[in-house]
Amino acid sequence: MNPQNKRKPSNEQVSELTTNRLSVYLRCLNQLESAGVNTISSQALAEQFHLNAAQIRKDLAYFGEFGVRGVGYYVKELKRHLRQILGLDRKVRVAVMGAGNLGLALADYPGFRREGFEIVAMFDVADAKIGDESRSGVPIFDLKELKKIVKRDRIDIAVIAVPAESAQPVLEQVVAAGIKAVLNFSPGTLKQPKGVKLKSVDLTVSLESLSFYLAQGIDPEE
Amino acid sequence: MNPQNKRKPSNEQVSELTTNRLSVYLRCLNQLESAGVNTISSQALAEQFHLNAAQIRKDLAYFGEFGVRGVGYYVKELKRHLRQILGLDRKVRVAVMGAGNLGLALADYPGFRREGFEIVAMFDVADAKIGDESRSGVPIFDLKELKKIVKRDRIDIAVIAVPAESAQPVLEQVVAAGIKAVLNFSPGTLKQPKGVKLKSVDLTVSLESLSFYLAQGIDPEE
DNA sequence: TTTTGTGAACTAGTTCACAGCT
DNA sequence: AGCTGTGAACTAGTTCACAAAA
Repeated sequence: MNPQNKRKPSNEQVSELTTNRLSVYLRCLNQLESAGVNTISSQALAEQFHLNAAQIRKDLAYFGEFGVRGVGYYVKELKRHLRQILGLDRKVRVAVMGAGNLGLALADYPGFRREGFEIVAMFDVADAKIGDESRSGVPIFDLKELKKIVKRDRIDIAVIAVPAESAQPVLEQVVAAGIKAVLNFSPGTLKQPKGVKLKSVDLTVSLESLSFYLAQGIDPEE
Repeated sequence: MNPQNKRKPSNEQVSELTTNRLSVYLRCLNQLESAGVNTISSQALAEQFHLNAAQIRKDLAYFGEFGVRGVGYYVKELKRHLRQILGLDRKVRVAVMGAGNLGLALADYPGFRREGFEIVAMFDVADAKIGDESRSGVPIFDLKELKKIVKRDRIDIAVIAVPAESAQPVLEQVVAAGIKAVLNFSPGTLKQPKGVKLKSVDLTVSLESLSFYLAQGIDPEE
């Protein structure tokens, strides 16, 4: 009905599972575009990438009527819509907190740069690291300069890759500096600051979940 | 009723959300133990770590009757049970596929070692890297030796940290080498091999999900 | 009295199945 | 004919609320 300015009904909350899938769809479309495909049905998309057709349609329909009945979706057009929905139609600036092994690896991670993200700064407290830069040239600043650099470089997202015990204070400094979205790699529970989106990737939990599978899966019975 | 040999009813499937939480509970218990706490109620545990008391009880009750009514759970005892359920009562051996920035960072990640995991090998195809080792001393082998080393070192879990385009073939080699649990960091959809537990952490999807929040959250209306 | 373990109620998320558009 | 968009049906996951145990 309302053609494609449907948008999020503003108060209603989109599930994280849905937004994660939008991101997956975008990547699929990138591949299809490279392969020279112009148009794709939810059915074909689902088969090719092991997804569910009804779910694709429902996810997309939530944001507008992007498809054409009898045809499917125009790859380029849908890609444009998804990029806009995901906020990737502008540069998104990212800072990495912690210039340790993991922080440096994340700062140089090629996957981030590809889709419009720009890693503009790293922060650490170790004098030896400050002033230095990552292999790909991301400068390492003193954590004390956080507020200033966040303002200056208009940083949108912070990635936390500091030791567990510093995670909570660093999160608080990041929030105090005005950052509204945080991706945390430190293990352990962080207090969810309000008005801020906090997403955590817990490597230990992931590995232990696999270990559980092995422990349970092996013996048929005993 | 059935005291604590309840175990998983063998056919029934434990949700991944549950196993992830078990891992979180274990970490909480570690902290409590260090703090010298002997006994904890689901209520107190929930409050202290921002969890839900009913959910804690339900998760635990699924594996046995670990609590004592009127008292709560004995920290040491519950910890022991959780470690056993998660298969952490023995050493779990891990290999990292790909000795790039991310692979090296993961191989040296201190969080893995802490809870019984042992990173025993890395694999790569670049001659320059083979024979070398990570900062903390994890040796880098030729990918061709995978099968041999997996057997020799009885490797349980593989972590995939190779470029996106190699992820699928590497996964297949890992599975062919007899590994039954894989943690994948490469972006993109992988074919789920059967009989193998595959868990993916997609850094790009995580960041894009945050970008979505920023894109939607900002303008009150327009 | 305190707190577990658990059915029942509820909430969220997925899939089905089909009306309606092209 | 083909495929979307979507209500309805279903499935999974969470929270409530209370009987039973210590």
